[in-house]
Amino acid sequence: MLCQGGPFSSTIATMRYSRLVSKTIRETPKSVRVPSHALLLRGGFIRPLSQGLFSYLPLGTRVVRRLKRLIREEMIGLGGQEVFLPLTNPRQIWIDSGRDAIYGEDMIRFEVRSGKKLVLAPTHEEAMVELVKSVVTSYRELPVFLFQFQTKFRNEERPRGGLIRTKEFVMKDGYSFHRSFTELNNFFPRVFEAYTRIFQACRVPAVPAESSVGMMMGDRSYEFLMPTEHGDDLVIRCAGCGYTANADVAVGDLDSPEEEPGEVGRVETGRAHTMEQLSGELGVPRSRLAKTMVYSHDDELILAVVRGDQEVSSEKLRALIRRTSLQLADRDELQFHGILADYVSPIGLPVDILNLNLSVRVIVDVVVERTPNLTIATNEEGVHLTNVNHGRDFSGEITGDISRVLPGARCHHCGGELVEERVLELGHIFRLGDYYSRRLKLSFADATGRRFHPVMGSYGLGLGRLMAAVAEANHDKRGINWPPALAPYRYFLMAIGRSAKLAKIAEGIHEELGDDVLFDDRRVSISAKFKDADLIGVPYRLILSHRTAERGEVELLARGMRSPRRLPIRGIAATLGDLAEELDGA
RNA sequence: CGGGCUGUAGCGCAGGGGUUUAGCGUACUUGUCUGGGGGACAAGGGGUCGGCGGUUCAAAUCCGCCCAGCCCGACCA
Repeated sequence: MLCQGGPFSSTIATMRYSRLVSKTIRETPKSVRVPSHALLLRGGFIRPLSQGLFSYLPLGTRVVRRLKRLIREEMIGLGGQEVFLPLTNPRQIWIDSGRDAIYGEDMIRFEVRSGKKLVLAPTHEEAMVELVKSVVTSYRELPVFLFQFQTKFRNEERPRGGLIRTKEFVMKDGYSFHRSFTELNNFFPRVFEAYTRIFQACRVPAVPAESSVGMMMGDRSYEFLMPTEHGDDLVIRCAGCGYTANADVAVGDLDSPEEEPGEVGRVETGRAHTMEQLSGELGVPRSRLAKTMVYSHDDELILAVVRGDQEVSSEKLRALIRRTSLQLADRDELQFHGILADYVSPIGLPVDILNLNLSVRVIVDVVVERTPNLTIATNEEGVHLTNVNHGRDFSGEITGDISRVLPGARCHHCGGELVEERVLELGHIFRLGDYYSRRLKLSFADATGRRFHPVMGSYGLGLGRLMAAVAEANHDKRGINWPPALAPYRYFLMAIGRSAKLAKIAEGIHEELGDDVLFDDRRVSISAKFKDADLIGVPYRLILSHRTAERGEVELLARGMRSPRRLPIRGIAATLGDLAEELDGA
């Protein structure tokens, strides 16, 4: 017992505002730009500790708890079992999976006293495989689906927007292990549906999109995205058929002119350094120019040729040539290899680079292949060639779709117009295949005695960011309008006036409703209570006044609703329980 | 990592060409009155003026360095 009779003595889970560790803020700090950030801060849900690091106050913690409950139910519905893995991982498993080399500075590496090398895990595929290795011993135990709520640390270059991008965040991450691709493919859509239900319950308009797998490996992934100008991802969408894909991997169609190939010519191109300058100088549209971007990967140089009005998608290029990471070469690197950055081209490559212990690969975009009579550089300063045609004048080792879809392209599926849209990534689900189980040596003997590596899926969902998205999608000028499933408290109870009689009635209601109610017992004006109730975003307000109390009634007012509803004080908990469905359905 | 902007009370801001006690609104404390949308009056408390160093008899103010926060950008040859 902490103390007797003091503020800590209550044994019932109730909360009076005067005891709540929280503070609403009337003015938005000027450094705050994003609405969800402003509202969560002003409502007393979070406080910054440092750049990209936030503490959750009691109200914020309660919202997170509800989010977890909602997500947990869905995961259990999928047959998931909750586990809890360490935040830190031995670096060795990351080296074994090959991702230590791929993850850059986003992953914090450090040593503990014994000299052992650890990392702060930015995600948990490796550790999860290790766990499964140690407990699952037979293929007959598969499939297995494990999930956890665990902190991730990613040393983000630039945290921003409050909870939208933080260095440290809690994620629900799930991992499934299957006997076959077929089994994974049967499971995958069920996760997809569970995610859809979660976002619906959160009243967040999330749209699924095809995405790039990035550093996660695997062959296919889907993101769940919420359109918002405060997001930091881009998708390409088709208004016609609804096609949606991350801009890194989106596909689209582009017109190319029909022309007979002309005779190759040579033009002086002075000081033009960019496609735009070149286009201006020559009076040729950018779509009739070609440019070459140089990527490096170990001891390979990759020359990616796209049309002058296009940009290389390093994601598409990476996938096409099956490399795990790909870096655009910087100018120093080009200089080192004797390449003129502004005039790099698959044509006229310097002989000495071809002789080096370096493999030089030329990858050509399909649009370049189709576009006749292009103007292209030739590794010679100030000179370009005209009427260059792929196949006749140069060719690549591989031809494929390696350019980004830019606004103006047409939908590959319906011919509609493709547009760019800014979005916030809320969840990401991956079909991983056997990359991790193979690398980390997780295998079982199947029914025929043959060893196989389980096929994996992984499923992420960021809680803080989801909370921000809910606030972003459900607010007005007054504050957040929490969906009842997530609200920190379901009822906000207040009495008008200070009479002892009303106070006593309020206490009674307070105890009867228990943990569902936040009782505003402060001696502040009624209007201040209204404002705070709005800002915090409690869905339902219970108002006691002399007028109604005399008749044994209390007013119920849903957030944003004009006229109150009168309910008998006697048996209020039961009455509200009966009304729940009707109220929440609105 | 590069560029820009900003640091004065919890928050929002003023002062800033060098001068004695650094101010306003709000928030906070106490009291009285009030009470259906941040109420009124009165009395209070709270500051190493981001940090360090320099110039000076004297620095929030001038100079230098550093730090922090926010915003933008990060290579398309």
